[in-house]
Amino acid sequence: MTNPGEESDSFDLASFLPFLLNQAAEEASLAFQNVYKGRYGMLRTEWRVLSHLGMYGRMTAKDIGDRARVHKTKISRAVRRLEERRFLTRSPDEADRRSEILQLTPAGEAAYRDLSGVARDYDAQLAARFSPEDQALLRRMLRQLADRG
Amino acid sequence: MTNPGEESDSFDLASFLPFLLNQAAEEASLAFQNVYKGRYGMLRTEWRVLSHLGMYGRMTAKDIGDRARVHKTKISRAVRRLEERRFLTRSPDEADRRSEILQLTPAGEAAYRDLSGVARDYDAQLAARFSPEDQALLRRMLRQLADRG
DNA sequence: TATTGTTAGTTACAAAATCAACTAATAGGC
DNA sequence: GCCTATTAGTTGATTTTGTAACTAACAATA
Repeated sequence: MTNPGEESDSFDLASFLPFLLNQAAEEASLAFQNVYKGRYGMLRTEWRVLSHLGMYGRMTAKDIGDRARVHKTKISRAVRRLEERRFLTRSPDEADRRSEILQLTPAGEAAYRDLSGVARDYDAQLAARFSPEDQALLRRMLRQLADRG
Repeated sequence: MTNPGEESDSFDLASFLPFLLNQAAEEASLAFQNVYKGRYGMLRTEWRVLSHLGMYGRMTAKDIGDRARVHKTKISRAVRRLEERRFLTRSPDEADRRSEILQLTPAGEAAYRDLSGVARDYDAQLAARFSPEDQALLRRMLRQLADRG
């Protein structure tokens, strides 16, 4: 019979990277989530769409999905809600009539400016626990983990 | 009017920690998720419950929820499914009759041994991209981010 | 020992994510 | 041009999660 804590030769749940990453991600997302939820009633995917459009300018739903690695059905529904709330508009893509070009309205841009400001401060506050070198290293390692496994 | 990519003084979405952490967590969880899902039809919370019982031995639902930071309704449902599949049993807690002591069955322990072995290898593989010092630093930083904000 | 407050866990209902099927447009042969 | 395969995006059905309300047990105290 298995004796807990004994047979687990060298597997330590508390250090398991997927577990740690999830804990950290959830904790780090929480406070900022309350901001976009509280101020604009947005869900995470809506904030992602908004921030991509704000950051990179006009793009199609596919572009956003590829960049943010979000499934197209989630994008589709987030876009509809943002459109209903007048944060973005769609216009036909002349080059490919299956797609639509998405673009923030002035209201959408105002929300983006507001939220990205909060995000910048929040990020600085999160990172402030670590030395500048460690911060840079952390981001580099996370980026590498995010890139295909 | 906002000119994308220009007004965003110093906010870089691609370096935003909550975003990066989420991407890394999702990517890092994916392959292992396929294992417990494929082999045992488990959901993430079920794997978490199983791994906590396997790692730390008999505990109550509350104990698991506290350690894993998972809401009690999720734990409750995960426990029920694990019980239905005969991976764990409940027995009354003599000291507090509101609680039940959860414990893996031999089948549950076998699944835990199997999965924790895979997890150990998988973790090593994930971490292998970094030097031992960087690995240790990464885990330390993640643990700190996970600990209350 | 009543009374009030708290806690462990479950359940019901609402919100959201996932998956499959679908439409409309494009792309690549042939 | 015509046929088939692929792609962008939407919709509906199913599954999973989240929120609130609930039961039963415990704890503190007057």
